Amino acid sequence: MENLRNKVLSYTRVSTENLDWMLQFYKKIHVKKGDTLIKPGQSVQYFYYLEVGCIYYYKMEEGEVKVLEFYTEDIFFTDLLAYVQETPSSSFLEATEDTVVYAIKKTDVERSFTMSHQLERFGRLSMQEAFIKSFTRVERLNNRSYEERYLRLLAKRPGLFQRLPQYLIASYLGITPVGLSKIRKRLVKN
Amino acid sequence: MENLRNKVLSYTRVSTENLDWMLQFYKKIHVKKGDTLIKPGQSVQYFYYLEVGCIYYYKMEEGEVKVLEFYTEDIFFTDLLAYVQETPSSSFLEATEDTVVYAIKKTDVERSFTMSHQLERFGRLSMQEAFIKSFTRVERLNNRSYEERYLRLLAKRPGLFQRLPQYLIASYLGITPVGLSKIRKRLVKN
DNA sequence: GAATTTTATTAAACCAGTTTAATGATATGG
DNA sequence: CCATATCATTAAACTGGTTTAATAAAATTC
Repeated sequence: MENLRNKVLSYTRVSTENLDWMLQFYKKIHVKKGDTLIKPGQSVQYFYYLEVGCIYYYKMEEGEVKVLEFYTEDIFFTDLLAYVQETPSSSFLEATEDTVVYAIKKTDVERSFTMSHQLERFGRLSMQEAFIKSFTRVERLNNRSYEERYLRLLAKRPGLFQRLPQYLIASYLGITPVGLSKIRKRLVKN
Repeated sequence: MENLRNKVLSYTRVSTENLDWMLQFYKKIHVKKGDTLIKPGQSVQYFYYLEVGCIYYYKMEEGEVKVLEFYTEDIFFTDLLAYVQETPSSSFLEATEDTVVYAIKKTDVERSFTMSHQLERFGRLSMQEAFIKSFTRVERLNNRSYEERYLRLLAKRPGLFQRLPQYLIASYLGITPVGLSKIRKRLVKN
């Protein structure tokens, strides 16, 4: 759990006692390639930390996969919308490769936050980080061309292109595989 | 300050004592139509509550206005990216009409959060709300056509169409005024 | 390692937006 | 109330995507 411990401490100072108290609730889970943590209709009871592997967060709409996010090493994630609103999920959280996560029940998260002001602050700051990521993405989606978005992803998360099929990346970028292929062709020509 | 007080309490229980302690820091500001709270290059020291009026959050890029958000009655806002990261703003916060806001310094926000676990929780939950809004927007931007986005905005925030020029709404939707005009024409024909 | 399935590319027709420019309508200020 | 500036619509040419379908390449399975 050392990675998880350090991850929490990267947000704010938390005493060993309080941190250990929260960490005791986490359970290690091995998720095989193709297995899901969440499917549409299920309630989202857990908050996850991804240690190794890759989980993609997607919806099925009119028979098409719509990728919303890829989660990789050293990141907190869940279907945060369904988790906080306590509504049934409308998405999948599925492993694109064999993956190891730590899971904590929402009730135990809330006990931890109530028990410790420091942990509550960690909760605030991790939510703040989630907001910043989402908001910078809104800016890009509204103002950048598909080509710019592709180039940015290539620069910021080059590892994704090694471990994921191109049609999932196309979906994440909001275009078809054909469209992405055309963009790539256009780029090599220049 | 009653509206502001009730807004805070809508997130979580806060004792009168703690809430009053934070509220003392807020200053009322009258922002005239066309005036700005924030311009590019400035640091963002304040967190705002909008009581009446409308503020739009936008960038100038290649001489074009790119609207990111409209803030209206009973909402918390600021240039949250620059505020939390303590980097110079790259955006404007400008009144589209005469507007009344309450402003609190970041240092006073942090004093309040440190002083009271309840206020820290309010901070977490308001950040959570900001995240949810942003994330549902990402979903729409990635998966919905411009026509769908226009219709959704019309349904969810019809008041905006009364108080804002159409070219700002077009910018918010990520299209040109000409494009929006064509969408509207197509819709009335059906 | 051959057969099968999955993934990526290409081509052609198409479509929903853009750009530019002109015109029409609406607000605004002197 | 007129003059001016601002905003919305329309048209025409264009563009960067989509869709469909065929083919090629790569990965998987037996």
